[in-house]
Amino acid sequence: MAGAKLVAPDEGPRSKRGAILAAAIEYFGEAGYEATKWSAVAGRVGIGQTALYHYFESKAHCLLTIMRLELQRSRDQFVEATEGETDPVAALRAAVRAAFAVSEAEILQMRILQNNMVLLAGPRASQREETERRAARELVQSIERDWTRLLTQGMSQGAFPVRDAHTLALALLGLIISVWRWYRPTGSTPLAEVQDLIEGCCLRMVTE
Amino acid sequence: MAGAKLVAPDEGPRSKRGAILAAAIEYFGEAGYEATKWSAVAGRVGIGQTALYHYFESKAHCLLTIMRLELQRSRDQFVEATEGETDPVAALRAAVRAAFAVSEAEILQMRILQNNMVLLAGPRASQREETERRAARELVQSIERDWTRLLTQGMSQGAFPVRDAHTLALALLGLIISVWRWYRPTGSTPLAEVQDLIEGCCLRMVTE
DNA sequence: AGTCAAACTGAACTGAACTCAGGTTGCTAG
DNA sequence: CTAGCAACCTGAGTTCAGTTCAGTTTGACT
Repeated sequence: MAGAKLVAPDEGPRSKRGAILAAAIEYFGEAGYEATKWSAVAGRVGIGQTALYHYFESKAHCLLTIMRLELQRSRDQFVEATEGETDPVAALRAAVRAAFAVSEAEILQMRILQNNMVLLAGPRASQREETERRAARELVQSIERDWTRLLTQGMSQGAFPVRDAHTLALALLGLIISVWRWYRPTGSTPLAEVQDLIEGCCLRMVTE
Repeated sequence: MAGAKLVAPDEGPRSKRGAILAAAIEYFGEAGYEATKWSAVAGRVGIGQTALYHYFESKAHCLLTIMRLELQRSRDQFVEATEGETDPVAALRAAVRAAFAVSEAEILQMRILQNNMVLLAGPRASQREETERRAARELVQSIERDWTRLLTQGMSQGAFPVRDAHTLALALLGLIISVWRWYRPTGSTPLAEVQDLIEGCCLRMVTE
């Protein structure tokens, strides 16, 4: 009874699921999904390659799980940042800032998400993969709906000029997410600066 | 001696290189690079799998070639659209419009490019792959420079407020390119409409 | 009608993802 | 304490897409 698990819903005490996810995020994020050998993840965790299959049905299943987790976090953060915010401009600002309030590991996860979005398109052969894929797809759609709603409300309140809210939402999301393709913590532009620039861009795109 | 080859520089008369590229673009674009079997491309062209290796060193080599060709076309179109344009606002408009003046096959190529950009990051093992990768990488950088220059000129002429031109260029490119992730010719929003919306966004991002 | 390079092929190889048939570990109940 | 059992793990073997090999066919041009 009791004690909420921070890591995951149904993990035994000696489960290495979290460690595998962490290692996979590092490898998939740094080297890319295709470029990293599944066995390298096992090596990093300190188990044999076949032990991975105790936790994930396949390499793709692990990737899809990482993507779904990041989408979930991303959406929760949006909701938390914007809920109770009645002023559309303030809500938009908060949403953009929330999108950039990320840890280093989450930057990697956003990159992984970005680079492997194509996986969400086609159906998967195995059951558990397909379940994760569906969940991820629905999260994507609900995130798109969240942003669209934010815009629609602003437009109907007269805070934003009326435009195609859905397409504009996709544009905003595309702009924000595109940052994770090139941004590196070691790069010359600090994230705070990027955030300010993007935030300004988003506001000018929507208002004006 | 005569007759400029439209397809490629050094192709024999019975070469199937063009047909392979066309088939690969279709498959990689529709189903995704990983999801398409290299042998399926051979099947479509009507040759055995091993014949592919007469034209490309590997599946990845073919992909990199497709990406490089698209980057080349994309850059050429930018240059052609903006050269001689002295007004920065008009130049920006022309650049965005050029980015959306694409055929159906080119839409697929943009999608392929977008979905496999990660391949350009790490070095390739084989010689010819690495050559294509380098060429593609340099095209990416020169496209980024082109956009940055467009912005810098506009800023120094006072047509655009002064901002970090390079980061802003990356943002513009990210916004424009992100369209190819979700846009489908069969979708509900016609490309012309998307173009207008994105063009407006780009202008508001940069001017104002 | 012979030559040569371009174009092609079937059979074999490779390596990373994955399966199988069990073995080990450590918590829990009796 | 020890028996049971579920979670956890492993080495050996399988699969399959991509690739290499060792040649064979094709056709343009002498």
